[in-house]
Amino acid sequence: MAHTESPEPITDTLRSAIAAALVGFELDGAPAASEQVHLERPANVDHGDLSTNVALALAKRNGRNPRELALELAEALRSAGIAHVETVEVAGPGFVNFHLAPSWLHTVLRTVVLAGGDYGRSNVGAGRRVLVEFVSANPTGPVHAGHARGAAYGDALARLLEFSGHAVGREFYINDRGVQMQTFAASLTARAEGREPPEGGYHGAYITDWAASMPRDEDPLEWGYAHALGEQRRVLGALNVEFDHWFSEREMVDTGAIDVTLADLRARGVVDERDGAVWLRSTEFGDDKDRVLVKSDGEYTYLLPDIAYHRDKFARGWELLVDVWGADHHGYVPRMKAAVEALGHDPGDLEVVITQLVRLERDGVEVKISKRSGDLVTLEELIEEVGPDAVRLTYLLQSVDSPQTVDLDLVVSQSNENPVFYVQMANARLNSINRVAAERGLERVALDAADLSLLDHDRELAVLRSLEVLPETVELAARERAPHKITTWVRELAGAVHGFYHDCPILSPDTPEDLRNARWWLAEAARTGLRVGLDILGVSAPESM
RNA sequence: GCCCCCGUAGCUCAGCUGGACAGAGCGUGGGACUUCUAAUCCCGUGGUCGCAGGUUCGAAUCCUGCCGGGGGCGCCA
Repeated sequence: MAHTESPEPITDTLRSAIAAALVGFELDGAPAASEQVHLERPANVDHGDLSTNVALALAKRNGRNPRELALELAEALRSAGIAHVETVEVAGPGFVNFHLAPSWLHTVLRTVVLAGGDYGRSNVGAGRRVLVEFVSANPTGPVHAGHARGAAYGDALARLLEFSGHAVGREFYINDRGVQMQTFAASLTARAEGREPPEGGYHGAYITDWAASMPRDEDPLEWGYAHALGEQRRVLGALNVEFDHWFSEREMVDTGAIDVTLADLRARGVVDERDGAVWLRSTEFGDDKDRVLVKSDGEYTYLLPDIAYHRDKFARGWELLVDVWGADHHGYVPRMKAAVEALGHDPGDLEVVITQLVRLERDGVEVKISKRSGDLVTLEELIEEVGPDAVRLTYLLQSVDSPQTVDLDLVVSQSNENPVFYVQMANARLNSINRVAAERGLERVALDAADLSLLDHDRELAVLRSLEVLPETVELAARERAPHKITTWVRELAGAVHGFYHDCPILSPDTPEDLRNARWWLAEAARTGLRVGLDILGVSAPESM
């Protein structure tokens, strides 16, 4: 059994076999390609390892009894003699269930080990150039616990898309123009002079701290800007988030990009002048009202530079723009999409992911995140207390569609309520096997020399089942822009690993050598799976804890 | 008033293009370490999937309407 090429996934084999079998039935609406055959993994083990509902789906429109059709299909599949398939049964209203021999999972093990860190990598993105813009916090203060959700999400999404064959860029848009900069500077100045910040200014304690370290001869706006930006870059870096490009709004003024954009819109005939202002007729592109681009006092609104920025992104060759915005900006989506379309692009080439708000609690009491009031939980504080891995994983536990409640006491407590330790522990245990083996002078035989057929323990198979599902999980997570699905998968794999570790000793003298080798390779495959999953999330896993 | 997100176990949340008795962690009750890390594992506890209709052979999942929570609807950013 010395073959080093990766075998075809069983799901592909089965889909092809089903599609082929269906050809003989001459059914209306039958899947034209094997990819269209619906396969699922029954929750109930009695229903087999894989199952298809094609008989149910096709019965009605063909005037057939679903169970009969299923029975005939099952018979055809039985006589086809598919590798690893032990039994083909019909159950319920017309499901065709496949019970597979453990050998199918042994091929999974081989596939994982051979692929290593590339297990689950795909080219579904076909090299599409995708620019992910995220965080983009104003340069008027530190990155706080609310921004961190977008930071963890955006970076994980970028990694996920890269792993799925996209050419990805990460960008941070700096709103370094506008009234908030003036307000920020005025607040710094006030604190530096021992006064209260002005009405509507920034009252956070950090303003006082920053003002204290601001040299007298510095321009507060420029110094504050540089300081805020430096802090943001530093803290995001500590979270393992690095941007390819920090894009300055100011630079667009300097380069004339904003005026060029306005001229472009004018040339496209989508701009009006009314009441002394310049308007984008965004209602023609699905917005619910037209939007002002240049105010009657001659100043740009925030919208125009944003449009210029998106125009620039496309001009730089990005094919798909993914913007990650907080829920408080969701009302802005239609006008941005309208603007993109007004510029002659497909509005579908701008995707805006809205991350719902993070609610922070301490002792069950909400902690407000407000830069202006000053009750601020900074990202830096969180990282200092638990480290970047726990912070990232915490934010990546759930869908960004859901409002998230983060209990700071739990995150900070390093208790086993924090899943990061559960996952890292699984990794540490696997690594300890290698470490202890090395101490004892034990060596593992080559993969092709290992008898993987010895792996038939439920715990062993559970690990392999989990690994088997990674490639499709990655594909789904990428398609849905949902990195939290990787988190869920990693937690499941870690659970399987702990069970395996507990019940299937590898280095014990009671474990026969053949079994030891097979399990050892299983541990290796599991280690690989954890590494791949955690890499996508940007979470590291120490070899020991 | 209009728009977006959410409403699943005591708590925090998963649940793929609708599938076969609804899952995890925490909490709670009880067990398991002379053996590769017990930050682990096992057993038990716990749910009218907000409510009401509809589509379907089949709905937590899709559609409609309510109810509840959050966030938006500026010549602010």
